[in-house]
Amino acid sequence: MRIATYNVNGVNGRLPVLLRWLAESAPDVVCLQELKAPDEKFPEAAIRDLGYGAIWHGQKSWNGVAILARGCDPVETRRGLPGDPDDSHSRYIEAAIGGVLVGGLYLPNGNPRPGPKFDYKLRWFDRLIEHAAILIRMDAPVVIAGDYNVMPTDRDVYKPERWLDDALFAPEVRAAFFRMLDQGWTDALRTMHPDETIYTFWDYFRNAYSRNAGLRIDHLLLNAPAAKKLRAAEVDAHVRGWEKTSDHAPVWIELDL
DNA sequence: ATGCCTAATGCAATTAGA
Repeated sequence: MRIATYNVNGVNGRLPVLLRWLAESAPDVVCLQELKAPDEKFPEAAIRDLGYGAIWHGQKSWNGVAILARGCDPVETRRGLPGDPDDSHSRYIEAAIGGVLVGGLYLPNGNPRPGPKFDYKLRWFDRLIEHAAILIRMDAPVVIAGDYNVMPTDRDVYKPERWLDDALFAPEVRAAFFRMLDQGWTDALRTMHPDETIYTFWDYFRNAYSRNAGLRIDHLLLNAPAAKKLRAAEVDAHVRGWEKTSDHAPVWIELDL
């Protein structure tokens, strides 16, 4: 089973790119982030025409997450993280697909730091870790995939010294990521490529993609039953070179189930 | 230190992204 995560940066503005990538790579499961569209504007028909069932949690203008499954409908198990009934952002959705539990997330950016947005990011991360503590114990394979908006180590940033005060690289945020890993999660991409410079995002500014001035912020975290079945983890970086593309590239893993 | 670029909203210029 191939499971991908892709921050599309606008699911309607990006529809031709998304459909092209789906047709080309035919992943079994896809977590999408930054739909930037309300529920009623999710392009369900176009996605279904390619053979994908879908669930989504949209929001006007910002955020929004979805899970696609090739040849079946994801069985939704949760939308939104527990722990804050007043949280109005659409940033988490979860479903069971073919015996695997898949969580799709869009963690808050958190800039500027310090400030209320940064505080929200830390609170959201705490709620994720609380929920992940339950998921890590499941006997079934679990994958929590998405845009975590954190570069875990220096190796994941083209120029670490420029990012030290940024909300994506702040010590508190990196610490939260490692607190989550310490529950027993496996960072799939880094595990399969321990020494490589490997990025999932390149800024639209300053020809970042052609200079390979990138960040690794999109992650797939696996519980032990999933990690045991991990066979591959890659970035479809060429998609970042397409016309009218997202600033993120799709990232995927192969599980031998 | 800021803008660079891009999307959404809504029709100009602002907000947000990372």
